[in-house]
Amino acid sequence: MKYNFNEIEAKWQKYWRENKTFKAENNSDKPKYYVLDMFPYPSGAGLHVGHPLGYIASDIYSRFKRHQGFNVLHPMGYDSFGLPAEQYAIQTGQHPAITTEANITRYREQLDKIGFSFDWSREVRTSNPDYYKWTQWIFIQLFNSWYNVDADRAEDIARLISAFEVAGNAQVNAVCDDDVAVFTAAEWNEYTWEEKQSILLKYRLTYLAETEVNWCPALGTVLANDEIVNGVSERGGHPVVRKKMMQWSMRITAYAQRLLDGLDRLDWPQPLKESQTNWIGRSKGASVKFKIDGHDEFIEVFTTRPDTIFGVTFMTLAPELELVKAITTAEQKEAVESYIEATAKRSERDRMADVKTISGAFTGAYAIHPFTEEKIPIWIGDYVLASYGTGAVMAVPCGDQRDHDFANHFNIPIKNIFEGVDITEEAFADKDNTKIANSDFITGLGFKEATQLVIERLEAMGQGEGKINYRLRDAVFSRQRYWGEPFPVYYKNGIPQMIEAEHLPIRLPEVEKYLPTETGEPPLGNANVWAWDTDKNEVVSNDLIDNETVFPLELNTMPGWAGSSWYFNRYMDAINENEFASQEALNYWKDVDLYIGGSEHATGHLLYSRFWQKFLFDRELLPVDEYAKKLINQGMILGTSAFVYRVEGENKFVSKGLKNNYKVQAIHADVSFVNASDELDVEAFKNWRPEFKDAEFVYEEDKYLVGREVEKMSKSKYNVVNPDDICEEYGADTLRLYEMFLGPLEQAKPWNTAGITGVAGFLKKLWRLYFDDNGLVVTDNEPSKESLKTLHKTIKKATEDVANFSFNTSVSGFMIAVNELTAHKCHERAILEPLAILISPYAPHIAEELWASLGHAESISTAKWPEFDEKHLVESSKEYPVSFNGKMRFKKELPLDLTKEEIEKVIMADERTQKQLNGRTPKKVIVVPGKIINIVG
RNA sequence: GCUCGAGUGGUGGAAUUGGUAGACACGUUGGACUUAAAAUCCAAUGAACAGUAAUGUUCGUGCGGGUUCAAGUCCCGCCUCGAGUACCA
Repeated sequence: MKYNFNEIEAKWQKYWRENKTFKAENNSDKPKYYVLDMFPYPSGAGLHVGHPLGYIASDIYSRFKRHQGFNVLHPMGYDSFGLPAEQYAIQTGQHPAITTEANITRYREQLDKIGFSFDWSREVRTSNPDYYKWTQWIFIQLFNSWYNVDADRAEDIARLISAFEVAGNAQVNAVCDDDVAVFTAAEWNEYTWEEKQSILLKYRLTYLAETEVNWCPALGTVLANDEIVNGVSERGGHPVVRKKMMQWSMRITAYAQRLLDGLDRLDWPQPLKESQTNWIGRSKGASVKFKIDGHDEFIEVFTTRPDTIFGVTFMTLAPELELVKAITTAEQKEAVESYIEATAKRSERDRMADVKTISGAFTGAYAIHPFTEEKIPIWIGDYVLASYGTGAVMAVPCGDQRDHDFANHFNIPIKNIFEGVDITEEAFADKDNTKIANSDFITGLGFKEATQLVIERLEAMGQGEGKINYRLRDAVFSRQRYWGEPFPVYYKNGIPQMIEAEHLPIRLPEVEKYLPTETGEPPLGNANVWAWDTDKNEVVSNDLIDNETVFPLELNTMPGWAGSSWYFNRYMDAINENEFASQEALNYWKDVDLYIGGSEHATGHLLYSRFWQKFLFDRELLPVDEYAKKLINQGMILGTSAFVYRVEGENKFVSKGLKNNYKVQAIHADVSFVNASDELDVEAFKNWRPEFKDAEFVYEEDKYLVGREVEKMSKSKYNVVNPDDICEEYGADTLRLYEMFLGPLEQAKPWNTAGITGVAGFLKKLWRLYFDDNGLVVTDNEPSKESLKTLHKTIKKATEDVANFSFNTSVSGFMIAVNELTAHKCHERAILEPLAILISPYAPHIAEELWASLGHAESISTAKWPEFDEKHLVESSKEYPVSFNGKMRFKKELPLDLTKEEIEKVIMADERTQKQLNGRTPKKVIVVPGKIINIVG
């Protein structure tokens, strides 16, 4: 019987579907295990061989855990809101929902062909109203919460309101906007409803605020940083300006410290944890208030070096700061204004790219040094960022290189406050070797003591305090797009109001155009039926807006990360209509045991989702505050592009080896035209495009050879390899094994089908242990000692390798096992039955077929994992490598029960030893029993 | 610039606590089967030198040092590539 993979794979995929083999139960006596993949965005291009790499690894792990007796949750779904579908809608008018549906269907077909053990009954799609209903619901929970710093957790906003009613806000320790005024209980109770609402908005965990965005007037839309190239829009090349817009933000900064602390408890890759740590960017220092000469305002700065306060010779403010206009003197007005204007025109990219140019302007105003009371000039400069800290720095040119450069450029004095350090050429920033000089009460002290003392004095004066600052900023949550979750928000006198949870979901309205409106409003501004009727509790026509009972709805939609920030919890109870997930399900599954995905999500999805998890935990909606115990990053699979060489100005192509004789252009050829030896199928290439039809080809040794280069796998580079084609030609089991065999899971690696025949051959060889041309050849005979040894060696290796996620080495292990068993002519059931189980997580279709052929009626998927027995591996002798001065010269088989002395005696007596020594007497003989013998001398 | 990761045959890669470098696979070469090809099977295959050969010697894990009986593995100093990040006060 031949191994017919197409037939076998179709058969078992059908079986699994019909028998719901991989459906996970929410009640089970078995221990739970939750294996999660980062869900994909269903793009129009379909899957290529790079996508399934992580899915194959997680599938192997899931299947392994099932063999070990776990109740495994292994779900899949789609992050189905997103820009490409919207872009396509703008171009074609096709509703994004239709495009998305078609893409999902294609993804599903492709995924099914690879034989994944997903529980599809739990599929989620972020663009499905049954799902985004709960995304909207979580948004409402965030709106109705504030962060109590004393309790270090989020609490119901109602508690904050009662606190205000009783004692005002002076005693409240909350994370909130900076500009909250102090009020008493009496004042609070006197405020109008609107006043109360606008104060509460400064405390809510999601809030409206003016945020700077990249606005492109010509496109009428906001652009992401990577949609801007050289200060103009990538599409169309229109100018982009920075503009303030009222947008929803998430108060993620309230969780900065907990997000940082939580990392210690997570088994995540170190580089990923580090990038989150850097992103959060905690720094310890002090905030210092400087009085401004002749003004009532203060300049508040954050500094990590309070010990250098006597080295301050100027202040620098970010040009965007409101304060700048207020303090600028008449003489400096013109210079300052033109500088501010120039800065506004420069995009953040420009400012970033151009670090060398030093620019700034003097405001004419002076700050007063808190200790010396000296007058310090106040400058503005675009090296100070409005969005970090307070947007102001106390400039210490002797201790900070940027301040040093700025001072030199504008001839501002530099004061040296370090003992024994020359600062004429560059600043001295070494905290550890600092000894402060010329600094009044801290002269002679080191960094630590001086810092401590300065903070104490500032606190006593009411002009500063110790402070911890974070780089992390609150996350903007509004998008001026169509294809995203609508906010459950309407506006009453400009005050945002949440729609009651029972009326969710608020469905995306139909629009005629997916572009922004002519007045520059987001696409939802095109909807005619987009108003909220507070009597009927439904979405009604805009004509009915009276601002009495019918109000306009929010026009922005939520960003891509909204739906992906909690989907892993939804999988636990995916079709619950009454809750985002039941407490029973949440308490049973609790968290993800293994999460596999790309490292590109390190500071986006993986940070936001931890934030939401902690928030929902605080509000007692979830049992744990970190959702993924272990995370693994899979490496990218790269494409191997193929190039042909066209002689410039001619329709003539020369083979790779001849290209240096001509002036040629390299042109991408589709990799499907090229075989494993880099030979081009010239006919196929000619038929590819009309302009190649009559091309001339110059061969070397009767062949046309292409050049190869490793690049990112992409449609535009014609190096995409489709998994369907591989499944068709070699089978899904071969694809799965080969993707694992390519190398370590975490490493990036080029895709090259050259080696796939080796894996395909392995499966054929495996099959032949069970079948010959006439049928099953498995016997119930006693297996040989050698075969038992092979089996148990393989059990050990397979079990260890899966535990270490070293799937490439386990595949080699299987190859070795099959090679050995073939050599032993092994056909015994006692060997072949456990072998099928070992291989089943990797090549599940063939394993099911072999299992069924051995007479089992049940699927192999829950068969018990074979147990390793040491006794089959016990050896009585060892072939010792014998080294001379560390170089292995020969081997000698010796019994393992010999003592060191006995081994030495036998080895010294060996004639090969004497030959090596050539008459010399060894200085030393090292014997490590069971390992090695080394003779020195 | 900073942070992290990685450099091993023609190729993908393996190597436990420092203990036989190159497992496994591809490719290549030779052979068997075949009218032929494909498929399959068998053998050889890090490099250099010597030898008809068995075999032997030397070199060899990015580079230069060091520790050790023994280093791909540990330590010090570099180089190259990749990823992330960026005027963070």
